[in-house]
Amino acid sequence: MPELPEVEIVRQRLDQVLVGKEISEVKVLRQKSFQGEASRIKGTRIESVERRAKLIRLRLTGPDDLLVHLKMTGQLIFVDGSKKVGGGHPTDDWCEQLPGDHTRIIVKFVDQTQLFFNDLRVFGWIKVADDQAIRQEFDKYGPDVNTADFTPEYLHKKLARRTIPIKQALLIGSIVGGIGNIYASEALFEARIDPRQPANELSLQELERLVKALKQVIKQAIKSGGTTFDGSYLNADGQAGNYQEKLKVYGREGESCPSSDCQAQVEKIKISGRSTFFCSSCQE
DNA sequence: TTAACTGTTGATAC
DNA sequence: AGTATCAACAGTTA
Repeated sequence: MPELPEVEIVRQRLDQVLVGKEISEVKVLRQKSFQGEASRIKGTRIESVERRAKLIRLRLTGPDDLLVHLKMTGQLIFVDGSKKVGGGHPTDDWCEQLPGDHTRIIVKFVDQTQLFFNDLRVFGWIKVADDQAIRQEFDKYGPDVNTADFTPEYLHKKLARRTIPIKQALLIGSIVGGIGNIYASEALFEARIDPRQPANELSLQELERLVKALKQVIKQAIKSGGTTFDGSYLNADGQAGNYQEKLKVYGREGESCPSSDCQAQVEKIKISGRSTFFCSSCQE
């Protein structure tokens, strides 16, 4: 479920702990999860950890870098064996040992620390890629919502010929960078916009509310450590986030609308096959 | 038991 | 160019 906030939190932590480390070995436990030649990055060091949309880039000292997409269930968990074992289950006190059943890749460093890539559903991947390939990958995405480039005017232009529901449009990566199913519903609720409304029919004023809401929701989610359901998202230390407690509508079908003096219930509908939560009384 | 569901995105056909 | 549908995979829930 990692969306921009979750990926950003992982990035920040990895940037703290990985920079300067030299890769000693890349263990590929599941071929499908790794693309390119792992041997080519052996002996290089991590220069920095960056993010674009939901992609994480590990910048390396050699000609190639590592690019990671967590997709639905990917995790990047850093373990320093000399300290406490990471990968704890959010609902349990005991700590799960890594590698686990869903560990697909292990990046080992010369100082004996390790980075585990876990991915239950095997949609995610890590690949070796040079600067040009990564640029190409990045260029497919629209501006991240937490940047200055993401404005009401930009959205207005991009949505001009889109007749699909606004909720669906928010999930298109080439338009909006970093938004997924959870935060799309949350931001539309915050902006008081009906998720079913055709994207090209939103007024500039509505788009202003939407852009503001997206930025705000993402900021708060980062502050709260991201959203964790069923332990599928864990940060780089193997810990769950807290934003699931702050969600206003996502996953809250049948609960009363969180707006003060609204008596309606949160509804759940499908928009292009994806669950969408909203209040039909507040959002129009 | 079976079907439907789940955080993402890319390919394909119209 | 934009839209609808399906697919990748593995697990949980009705």
